[in-house]
Amino acid sequence: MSLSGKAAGIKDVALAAGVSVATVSRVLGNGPVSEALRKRVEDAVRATGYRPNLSARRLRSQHSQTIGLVVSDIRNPFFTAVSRAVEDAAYRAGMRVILCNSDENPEREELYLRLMQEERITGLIFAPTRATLDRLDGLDLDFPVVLIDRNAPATRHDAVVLDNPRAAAMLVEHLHAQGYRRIAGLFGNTSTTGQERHEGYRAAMTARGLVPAARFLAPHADAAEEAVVDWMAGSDRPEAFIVSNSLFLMGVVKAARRLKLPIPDGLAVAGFDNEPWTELVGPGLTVIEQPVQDIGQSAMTLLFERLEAPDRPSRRLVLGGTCIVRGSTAARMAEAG
Amino acid sequence: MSLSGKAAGIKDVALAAGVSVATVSRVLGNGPVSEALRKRVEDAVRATGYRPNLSARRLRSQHSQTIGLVVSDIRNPFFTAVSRAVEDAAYRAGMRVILCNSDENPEREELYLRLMQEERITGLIFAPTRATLDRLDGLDLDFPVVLIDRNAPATRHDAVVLDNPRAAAMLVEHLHAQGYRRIAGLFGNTSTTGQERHEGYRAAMTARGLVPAARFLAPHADAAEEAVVDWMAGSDRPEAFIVSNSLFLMGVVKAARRLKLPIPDGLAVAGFDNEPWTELVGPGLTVIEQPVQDIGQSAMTLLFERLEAPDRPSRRLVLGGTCIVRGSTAARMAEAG
DNA sequence: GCGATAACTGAAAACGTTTTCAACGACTTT
DNA sequence: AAAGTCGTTGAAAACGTTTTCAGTTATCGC
Repeated sequence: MSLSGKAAGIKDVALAAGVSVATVSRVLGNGPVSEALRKRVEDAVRATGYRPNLSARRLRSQHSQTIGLVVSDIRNPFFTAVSRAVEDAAYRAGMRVILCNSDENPEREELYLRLMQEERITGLIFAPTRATLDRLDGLDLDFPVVLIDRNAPATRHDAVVLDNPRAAAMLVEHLHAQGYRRIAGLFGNTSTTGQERHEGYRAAMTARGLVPAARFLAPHADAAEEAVVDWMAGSDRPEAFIVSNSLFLMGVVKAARRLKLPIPDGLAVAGFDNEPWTELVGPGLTVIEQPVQDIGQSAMTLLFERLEAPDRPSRRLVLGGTCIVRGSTAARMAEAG
Repeated sequence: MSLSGKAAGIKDVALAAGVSVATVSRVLGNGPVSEALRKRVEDAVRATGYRPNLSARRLRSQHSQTIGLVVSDIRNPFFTAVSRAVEDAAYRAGMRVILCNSDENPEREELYLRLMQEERITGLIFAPTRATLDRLDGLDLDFPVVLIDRNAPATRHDAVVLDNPRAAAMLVEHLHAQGYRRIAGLFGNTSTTGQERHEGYRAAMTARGLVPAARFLAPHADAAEEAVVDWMAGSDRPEAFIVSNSLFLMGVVKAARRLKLPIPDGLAVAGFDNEPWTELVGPGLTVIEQPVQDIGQSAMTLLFERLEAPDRPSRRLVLGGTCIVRGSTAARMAEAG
């Protein structure tokens, strides 16, 4: 197309169309332009192969058209799915996404928050660690924040989260109905999510006259595997485990295999996140399915609404999970003795 | 910190430090500044809570410090892992990443390529569809491109790919050694990856006097499941399947379950991508592990080297895969008859 | 027909930086 | 002591757009 050495700028287009740069800009941003000129300009744009410079546009217009997304690790399938939903919604709205992985590290979160300021992002979607969550209300950021997955009971920011206590309770309920009584729990120790799920678990257990027994672990499959092996070596062997995320789910399955305990007869298990493979391992794993798509989309919606009405009181969107029942929690066999 | 209504600009810092904006800029970009002034400026930066405006910086300096990453779908675990590696390397080098999901759709690829131009990205890491790959050499983009996962035999762009033919051959070899003879193949029909793996499969089969039997499918688990069910209903039932990606792996496992064929005795299977769950389903699935971390990092390295030496001839980095042997390809039992 | 209004257009300012350029003072060299 | 040289500094230009502001022309109401 262009034979000139340098890429065409808006000036070149203006020259080619015989109009002012202002008119070209108006055509591009659909301002008021006569049909005749609009046509001429559009032709000139094609002829020159002009591509607007987004940095310049952003600088002048003071609209970055960019939203930030900070999660702990994109490789966590939950965040993978949410990210995808967020990005789709963003691109659909003509915005770009800057994705950052914090690795559950508050220092990196701080670093990235600073980056977001420098990018002058329009808004942030954020799954913070507990440490940062505590500081968050104090920080004065010049963009709205929507929390996802994790949130504080009272924060000035909008949030969209799963109904974690309810979801954990559903698992307890289900296991109880299936005849399980000694139900142990493994929960993540870095996020509020783990806490909330534990709380739901604890409440549901005691409500049924069962005694809760929980451990809090770093979010790794290995940690869960070791915990289970260790636990099953003791005298208070649980009949079933409720676990807080899919990494722990893997850990439990590995432990069961190592201990040669069949699922569910030797050890029942239920957890969170309906990933495709949970259907395939063993007799299928019972899980709570999170509405990941919905979470991502809703986060964007909340963000846009907040941008339109900055002073409206903060909102908390609590979405329900679905309990997908599979073989890993099949009815408990009568026990001898 | 700042009590003023507006965020501090470089002017405010200059004013607070009693120096010119040029000096502030030099302190930030570590140009030549006396120690005394440098100190004054740094204090002023802290005092004002100054955050540079990256859009302005990019516009003036003509360095976007941004690299583009276009993959088919971030939810494909292979791309998830590669993305993470790319982003880590990028942030380490002080660059940002713009991630786009093409969904194997050439139109979206074109859209995103245009976007990349407008962002004036420094370079692109790209896993294109076959259609776009064909056009790619013709396009004149004003940034270097590093292809990942897929590539054309002869392209002017750098690339880092798995040794796909070899990897597929390894699977054939392994299955053959385990006593399997009727080995069918399922390959993706949208990428060159599928083609290359098929080629390796075909060659390895014929080299052993076996007859290859392959089908090409859209990259969905369902497609694979149907294909297997259909295939096993016919007269030429394979003893084993080699599949081109992890989605197909799921499809095969589901089909086996549906047909009540035990793995591996009723149906052996081996595939690509050593995802955590492949260890857990059935007797464990034999897979080729791709060096995902290495692929992402190498892509960035190739990109940087290209930026330093734009005229060096293009390079193709071919990485080897590792065959992880698991129960899904255990030695074939002697067959009656 | 004539002033008021509306619709369009262009010149120039603005966005917040980096970079160029010239100037300055303090040394060193001759 | 004059002439370079070096390291530091500030004024102003530049980056490529959008936006303001002030026209200009055409249209309308009377």
